[in-house]
Amino acid sequence: MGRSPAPPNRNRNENNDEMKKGAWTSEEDQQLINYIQKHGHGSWRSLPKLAGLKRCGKSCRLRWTNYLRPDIKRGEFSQEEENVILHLHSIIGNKWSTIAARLPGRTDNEIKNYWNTHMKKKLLERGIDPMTHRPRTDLFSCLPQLVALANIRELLEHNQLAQNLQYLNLFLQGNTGLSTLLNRTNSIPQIQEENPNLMNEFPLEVGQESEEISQLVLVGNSNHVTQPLHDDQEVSIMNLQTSNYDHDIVGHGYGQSRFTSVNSSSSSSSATWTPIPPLMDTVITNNSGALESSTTVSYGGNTGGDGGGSSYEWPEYLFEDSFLDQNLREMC
DNA sequence: AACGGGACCAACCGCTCTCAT
DNA sequence: CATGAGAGCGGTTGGTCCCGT
Repeated sequence: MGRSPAPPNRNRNENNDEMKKGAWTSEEDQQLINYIQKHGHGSWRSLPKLAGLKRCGKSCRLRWTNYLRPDIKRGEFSQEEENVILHLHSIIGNKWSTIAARLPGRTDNEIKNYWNTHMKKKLLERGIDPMTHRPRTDLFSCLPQLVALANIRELLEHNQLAQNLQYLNLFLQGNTGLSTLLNRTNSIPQIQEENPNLMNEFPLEVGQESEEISQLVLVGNSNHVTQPLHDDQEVSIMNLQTSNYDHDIVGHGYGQSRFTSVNSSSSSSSATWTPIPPLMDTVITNNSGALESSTTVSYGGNTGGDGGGSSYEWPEYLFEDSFLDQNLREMC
């Protein structure tokens, strides 16, 4: 028993000049299929010679396992398969073969390709880091929000408008997106009437230094606040893409969090932020009823629209308070 | 119709792992 | 235990197709 003697150089194929590369022809495929059906693949190294193929054993193995195997499943990935990939990837990362083992008929190569070309892109569009499965925290992804905050702060410094400060609080509290802020036209008294606890939760007083704006510490997300801004109130936003998104957040995990403000004489700006919103329209809703254990994120355009949108189910933990809280703290 | 750029995916490359000697 | 062959894995490449201009 034991292995056969090694070839002269394992890293160099002795028949390199005759070895064929590139796409497989249907004749080669048939040759490989016929041989394996008759004899099994046995030693991949010796298979090409025995099968009369001018390919290396490795190439034959890949061709068989990724394409010719009879149990290969072809076609679009189902929603369920996507969920499995997403879930497993969030746990084990780029272990494609392990993920493939949980998806009968799918190969590691196919899953890897699907991840890199479809799912990775979807996650990035959702503002989620595909490697960590957490909201992106890199500077680039935060840039629109940072610019917006800087502009708002500058406005407040120039005008010293207490109202604007309150609106900023509302905006941050609501995590509803800049476009919502821009569209508000109601008055502060009305906002206070509809949100009686607001002033208790936001101890900022009229006339306080704008520095405190940068000292806001986010504890979590909050209720969706939809009070519009006065028509004559204008906030400079500098062509932000963020004006395209509005979060409509419904359901568990949201609605109980709040902001607190921290009084500090520190000169360093430490404004913190909500989970980074996606760079395109996003609607987050719960699937009521049948899918209580999962949360669906619909994306890609208007709901009920042109079919360009699709639905996506995300790991439940992405929407749990503990998860959100942890990520928010990491952003601080 | 021609062209360019992006998306997709099969295949390759190089490294690591497993296991027999 | 050390060595090395064979197999497996994950990252990358390159060819093809599609779509917009």
